[in-house]
Amino acid sequence: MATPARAKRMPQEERRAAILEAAAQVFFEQGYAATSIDAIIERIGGSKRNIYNEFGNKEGLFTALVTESADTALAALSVERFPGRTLNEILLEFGRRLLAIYMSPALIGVYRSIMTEAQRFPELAKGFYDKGPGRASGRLAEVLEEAKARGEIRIDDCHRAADHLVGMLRDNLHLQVILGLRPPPSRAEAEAFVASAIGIFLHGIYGGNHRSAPKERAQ
Amino acid sequence: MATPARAKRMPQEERRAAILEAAAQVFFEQGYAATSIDAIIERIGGSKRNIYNEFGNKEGLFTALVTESADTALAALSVERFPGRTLNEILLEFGRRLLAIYMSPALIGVYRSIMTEAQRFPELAKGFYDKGPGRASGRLAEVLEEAKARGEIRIDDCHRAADHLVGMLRDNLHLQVILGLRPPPSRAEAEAFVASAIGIFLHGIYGGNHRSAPKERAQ
DNA sequence: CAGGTATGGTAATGTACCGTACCAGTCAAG
DNA sequence: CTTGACTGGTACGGTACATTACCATACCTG
Repeated sequence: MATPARAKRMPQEERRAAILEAAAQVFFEQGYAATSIDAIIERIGGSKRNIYNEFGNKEGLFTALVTESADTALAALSVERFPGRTLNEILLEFGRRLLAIYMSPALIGVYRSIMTEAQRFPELAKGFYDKGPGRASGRLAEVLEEAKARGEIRIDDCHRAADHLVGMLRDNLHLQVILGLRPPPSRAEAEAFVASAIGIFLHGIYGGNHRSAPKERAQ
Repeated sequence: MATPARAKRMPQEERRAAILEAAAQVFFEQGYAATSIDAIIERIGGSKRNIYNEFGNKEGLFTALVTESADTALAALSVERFPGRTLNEILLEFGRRLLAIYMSPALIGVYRSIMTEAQRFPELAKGFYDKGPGRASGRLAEVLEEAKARGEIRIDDCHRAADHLVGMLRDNLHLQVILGLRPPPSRAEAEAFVASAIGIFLHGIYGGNHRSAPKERAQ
């Protein structure tokens, strides 16, 4: 609660969460350099000492915000298995989850800021990539390897194919949302989008009717 | 005075270019807010008056930099036709060009900064999208429409399919380069990457062997 | 060569902000 | 009630920066 009037004392954990929430709004909206500690404090009241006691300095607050936002949003990716009998169903479920994660406000915000700040916080960028797009691609590659072992699909490099699918799911749609050119897709839009991407990934635009030398050749 | 050689007077056009080049290095490396006019001037000598006379203020310099960088890098997309007899060849050529553009230092820099600054410069973000990914997708959609009219491919929504392909070509590779986690791909790597993406886009990972309800359905 | 204009170098002005210090009020324990 | 740790509010030191002002000098025009 952002009571401008004499904000009550808050327990440690609650205040930390409030700081992070306010920091997310400002950092992810304005960017790291353009964000002032005062602007964050204005949103929750209290003293700057709270921030400096809890996070040390501005960098500490930012890194904590990015890592925790990313960890929270991406937690769903790392743990669960993907149910579904056919590869088509598995990929559809995977796509739905990945798209939902990518379009979540938290991760959109992380994307917005990590791009510019990757130079200033290289380890943060690496951590984000490994836990996010990297892990997604890795998990997907495992699924594809299994299908390949079953002789279900024919691709040379499963990891590269996984990257391709992750890229398809990120797409111009994701870019438009990040740039603020359109709102995140509705559930129906997301479903149609995922179905379309998975359809092409599985069957190609030839739809299995045509044949012509694929020209695939790993470097 | 041991100045950098009392920077000689430069012609209007040359100095403007020098300012933009130096601005690109600093803005695209540090981001808009973290960049100081002094840091730009240090790289080329001269007086800050040059910048303020030519671009008005910091915002003017930044918008000029982004629009001109984007226009230059993206010019190749809008003019030329794509030679090639088969759809496969056309898409391969398209993919090579698009990847080369996306990986060019100028556009990598634009990506890095536009993400964070889209909130501050909405019209800049819109212009960038329309002239870049939007136009690429639009051009590609035309190609697909033609192929569809010839009965060569079977897809419902060519524009969405075009977005998917553009997304595949952007991919985790592009993200890694933006985040500074790896250098841009070599020519051979790029060629293999494009061939792989186009192969999947055309034939899918089933390779034309399997059939199962595509489930494609425009929203 | 004279006069004007634009430029290089630097200083000045006003503002914003990080990080810290201080003080008065608040909570919790004894 | 008293004590002490913590916190809200605010002010401060030091710095950096955007933008403007100033002056001496280089170039250009006549």
